Amino acid sequence: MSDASLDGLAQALREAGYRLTQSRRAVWQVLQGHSGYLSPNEIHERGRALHPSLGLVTVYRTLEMLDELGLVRRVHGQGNCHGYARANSARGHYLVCHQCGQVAEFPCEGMEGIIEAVQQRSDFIVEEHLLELVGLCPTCQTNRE
Amino acid sequence: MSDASLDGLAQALREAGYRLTQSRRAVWQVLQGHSGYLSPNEIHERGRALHPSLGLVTVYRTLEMLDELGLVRRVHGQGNCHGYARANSARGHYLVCHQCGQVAEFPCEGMEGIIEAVQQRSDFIVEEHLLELVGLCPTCQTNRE
DNA sequence: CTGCGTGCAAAAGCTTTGCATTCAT
DNA sequence: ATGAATGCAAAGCTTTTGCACGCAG
Repeated sequence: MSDASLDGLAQALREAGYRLTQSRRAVWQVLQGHSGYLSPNEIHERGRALHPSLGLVTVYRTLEMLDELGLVRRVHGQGNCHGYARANSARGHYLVCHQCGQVAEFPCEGMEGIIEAVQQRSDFIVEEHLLELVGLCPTCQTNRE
Repeated sequence: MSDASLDGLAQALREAGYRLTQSRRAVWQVLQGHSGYLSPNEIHERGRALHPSLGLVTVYRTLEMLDELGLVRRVHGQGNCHGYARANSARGHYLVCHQCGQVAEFPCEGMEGIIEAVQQRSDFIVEEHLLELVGLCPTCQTNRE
């Protein structure tokens, strides 16, 4: 099922001159198989199911590398920082459910206009942006009492 | 100079049932006198200039409290998380200079439309949003070679 | 006076570093 | 075969907790 995405990982690593190891494969698969963001610790725990000797240190190093390559994205929850989620097509735009932690990315439309306007007024040069919408996902809307 | 803002602090604390202490005053003034975001550690160091016996623990506790009251805002830098900046009129909209760390808030316009559209398509209920534009402030544009 | 708020010390987490060994190429 | 990558142990930070004392109201 995730064979296609694994191929993608393999290729991206090769192009960047990195090796495809069991550890990196495990970290990758954990994030592929989860639609929310996970802390390094959670990734470690889940990764051990796939590759029992996986060390937490390697998780940190792998996440840093995958982030550099843009294959994974750092997400800032309101309480606990430092979560990671897989990166999709959209960049820097997340919907975060504050109940279950699920993260969805969505394509940005209309951001260009806002950024343009802000640049005009502030004289800042804007290079990147992060838009995080926090709320309740459909499932959690149903399951709450 | 910052007497007006100090009055504001005093009033906000009183209304919430908190006491106005030397420590809280110091943390507050540090953030008032700085247009960027500072880590708890930096706030501690600067605060000691105003109130030498200020402890780091108290800085943490005070920041948490001020954040609850909405008098201060948590900002997520790309590298180091957990910076704090004073809160202005705008909420959740920052311009961050990645060179000098300066943070400016700006009023949001056009966000409502984007949020509306995303809610429609995703069935999420959006309760809060965080928009961070990262770039270069006017000063750093000039001073770079 | 009263008890909220403080500072210290220490504990608890989280993240990084050093190094010998393992494994992908 | 060869050196990049790993895992372990330990160091380094950041953040939280417990407690007796001090200060705001």
